[in-house]
Amino acid sequence: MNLQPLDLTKTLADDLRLRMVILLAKHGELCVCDLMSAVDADQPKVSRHLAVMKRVDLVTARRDGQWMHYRLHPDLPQWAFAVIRSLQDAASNKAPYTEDEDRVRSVSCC
Amino acid sequence: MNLQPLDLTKTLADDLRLRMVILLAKHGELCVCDLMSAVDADQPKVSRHLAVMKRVDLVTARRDGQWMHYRLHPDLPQWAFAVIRSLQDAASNKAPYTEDEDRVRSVSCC
DNA sequence: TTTCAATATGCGTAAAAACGCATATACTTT
DNA sequence: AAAGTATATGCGTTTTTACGCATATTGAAA
Repeated sequence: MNLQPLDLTKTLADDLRLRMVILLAKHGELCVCDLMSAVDADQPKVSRHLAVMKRVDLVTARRDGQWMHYRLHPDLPQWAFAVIRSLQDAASNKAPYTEDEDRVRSVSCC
Repeated sequence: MNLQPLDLTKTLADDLRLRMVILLAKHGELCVCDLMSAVDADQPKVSRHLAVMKRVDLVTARRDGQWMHYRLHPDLPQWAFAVIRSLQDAASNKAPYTEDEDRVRSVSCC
């Protein structure tokens, strides 16, 4: 785990990735299909962005049969969690984050 | 002031801008020449990046004769300050941020 | 008003990042 | 083993962003 400040800001500097991180921060663990529904994006796109986040150890993946479950990396440094928590605060009453939240709640794919 | 979460992450997703924001967070107000020395970059580059930050209201500028003094926008939402503070924490013992700090302390251009 | 110093910006180029689409991989079920 | 489902990735293209350099602007001083 050697996440640098710039790694985090660059990784969060994309609409889909930021939205997915905020979802993961709230829900702990989500599978790819949940995330697809929540952010309303196609599968390759979601996988691609998850791979970007995994490469810098922002998230970890757990296989469960044919499904992959992603969550924030549990060993993230405190400051990284703090950054994410603040962004989550900001998102709590704004589009498109509230819509993502609505959608993720209305689906359970696996 | 209508800074969105994604505006902040995108603006901080650049090496020079992140370093300058961290300097501004610590020192309150710095002129362009101070920033040039601190981050060891040429003038157009620093001005360009400051313009990017100003466009999203991350910073404000104050003219003082021929010098421009920049600081974090005082009306930033709490969550934005919180994000910056956490990044500042992360930077406090890491390169290149400590070097920037050393350099900014050893100069007073205006 | 000419000159100088500090800062900003126009513009073409280069580099980086995201996209779209097809296809590969991994696992499950039959 | 074959077919189906979920996920990942190779690859060429487009979009975005940063860069470099020259030049414009603004204020100070001579």
